[in-house]
Amino acid sequence: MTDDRPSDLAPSTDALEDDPLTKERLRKYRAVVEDGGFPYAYDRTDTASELHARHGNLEPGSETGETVTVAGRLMNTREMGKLAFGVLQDVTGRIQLFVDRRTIGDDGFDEFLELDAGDWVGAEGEVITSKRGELSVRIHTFSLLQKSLRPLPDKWHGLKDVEARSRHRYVDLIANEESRTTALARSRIISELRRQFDQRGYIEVETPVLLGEATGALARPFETHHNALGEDMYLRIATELFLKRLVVGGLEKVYEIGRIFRNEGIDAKHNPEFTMLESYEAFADFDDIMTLVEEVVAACAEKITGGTAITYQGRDLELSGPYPRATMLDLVRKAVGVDIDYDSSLDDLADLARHHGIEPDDHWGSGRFVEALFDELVEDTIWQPTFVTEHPIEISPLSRAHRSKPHVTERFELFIGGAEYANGFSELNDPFDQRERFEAQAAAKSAGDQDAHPIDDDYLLALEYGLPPTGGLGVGVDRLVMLLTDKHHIREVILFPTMRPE
RNA sequence: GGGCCUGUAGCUCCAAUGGCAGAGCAGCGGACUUUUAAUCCGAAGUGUGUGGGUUCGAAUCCCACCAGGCCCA
Repeated sequence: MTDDRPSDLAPSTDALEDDPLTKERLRKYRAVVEDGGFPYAYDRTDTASELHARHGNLEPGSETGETVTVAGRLMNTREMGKLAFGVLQDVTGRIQLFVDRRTIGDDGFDEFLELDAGDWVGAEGEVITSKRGELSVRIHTFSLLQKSLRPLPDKWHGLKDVEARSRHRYVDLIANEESRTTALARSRIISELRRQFDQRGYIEVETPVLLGEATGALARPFETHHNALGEDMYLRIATELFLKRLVVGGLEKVYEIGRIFRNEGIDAKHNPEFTMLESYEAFADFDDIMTLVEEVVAACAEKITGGTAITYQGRDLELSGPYPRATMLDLVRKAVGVDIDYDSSLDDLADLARHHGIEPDDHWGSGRFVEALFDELVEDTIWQPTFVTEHPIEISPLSRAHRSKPHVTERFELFIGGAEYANGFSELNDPFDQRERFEAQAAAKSAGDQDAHPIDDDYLLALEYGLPPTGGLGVGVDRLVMLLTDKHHIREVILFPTMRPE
C-alpha cells in the first residue's frame, strides 16, 4: 500500500502525547496507574433500564432512600458550580449521575470534574429525581474503572461516516443509539429463530465449514490450504448436503444457523460472509415448510416490532401468514402477456427473452428462460410477502420433482419487498434422480455454464442409504434482520462487515 | 468490470469565479446549587486522503494511486 498516512486511531504513545486532545487524558491515565491502577471488577446492583423500570413514575424532587450502584461509560458532563451532572450509558440505556458537593465531598467533587467524556465509571448513590424530574443517582462515591484516551464523536451528530462506522464499530456503538438497537435486535431475532425451531423439536447441529469441495449451492468458494493434510480446501457455500446427511442418519429434524462464505461481490444485499439458517424436517413436504416459514417470520416480527405490520424503507408490509402463493410460470406469463410454458420452443423463448432485454445462453433450456424472465420482470415487483413456487427442474438440482406436474419441482422462494428471504423444497431423495441431476449439472458446466453444482459422491452414497421424504428450508438471516430493523444495507446488520484492509 | 460521486480539525459541516482555510461540538481557563446538545465569559489550537503536475499562487484545475459511497453488469 502506497498510502502510508498515519492512521488517526493507531495506538501510539507518541501520538497520544503530542495531540492536545489526548495529552491530558494520558496524564490522568498514568496518574491512576501510578496510584495503584484501575479496578479489576465493579459490583453493579442495577442497570439503567432496571432503575427506569423500577422508578419510572417518581415526582420531580423525589428521594427514594434507596442506595444503588451503576456502571457504564460517561457520555457527557454538565457542571454547575457546586453541582454537576453526568450521563452514564450502559448496554441498557442511560442514567443521570447527580453530583452534589455536599453529598460527595470536596475531594470527590473535584475528582469527578477530572473525568472525561468516554471514561468508564462505576458510581454508588441514592436514587432520586432532579427538580426537572430526571431519574438520577445522587452519588456518594464513584470509581474510574478505565480511562478513555480518545475523545468521543460529536455528542449530538454522533459518528456518521459509513466507513468509519464500519471499520471502528466500537465507536459507532458508543456514539449511535441506532447501531446499538440494531445489534440487540439481531441478537433477539437469532434467539427467536432458535426458540422457534427448538420448540418444534428440531435439533441444532454444526456441520463443517472447511471442506474438500464446496457443494450444495451455486457460488464461487473461498479457497484455503490445510498444511498438515497437504490439501487445498474450501469454505462452505451452503450447509444443505451435510444437514440432509444427518436426516439420513436419523436425526429427522435438524437446523443450523451458520456462517456461509461466498467469494463474490459486495453490495447492499451481499457480504462475502453471511449467516444462513437451514432446516430439514423428515416426513414434511414443501407445503409444510411454507407454513413453517410463515410462522417463524411472523414470530420474529412480533418479537422485534411487537406486531406483524411493519414499515420497510417507507412502505407498509404485513408479515402475518398465510402468504399468497403463485407459480413462477404463472407470474412470468402474466408479466410477458404470452401464454408460454415449459414445452414452448426454445426459439420462441429466446425471442421473448431478447424482447425483454435478456441475452440468452446457448445451453439454456425452457427452465432457464423462465427463471431469467422472472428475475428480469417479476422479482422486483413483489412487495408483500409472496411464495413463488414450482421452480423448473432445470434450475433446482436438489429439489424433488413435482408430484403431479412435469418440468417443475416442489420448491418455493419467499419474496418480500423485491428480495428473496427464504428458499425451500421437498427434498430430492431419489439417489438415481439425484445422480442424473448432478451429471446434468456437470454437463452444463463443461458446456460453459458457470452456475452449475459440483457432484458430491458421498452425498449420493448417503441417499442410497435412504433419505426419508423431507422438507428443507434456507433463510437469509442477515436479510431478515434488515427487514425487521428497516435497514437498506447489509453492513448495517453485520457488526464487522467485510472491508478492504486499511 | 463500467459509470457517477465523495475524502477539509477528534466528530459534524462551511470555504463563487484558483487568491491569507472557517464554524459548531469536543478540548483548555473561568463563573454558576437542578442541568438535559445546559448557559455565559475568556484564551488557545489543530486540518485540505497519498504522490506528482499546471500556476506568481491549488482544498479548488489535471494525472496516477489509496479508501469509501451510489447506480449498472
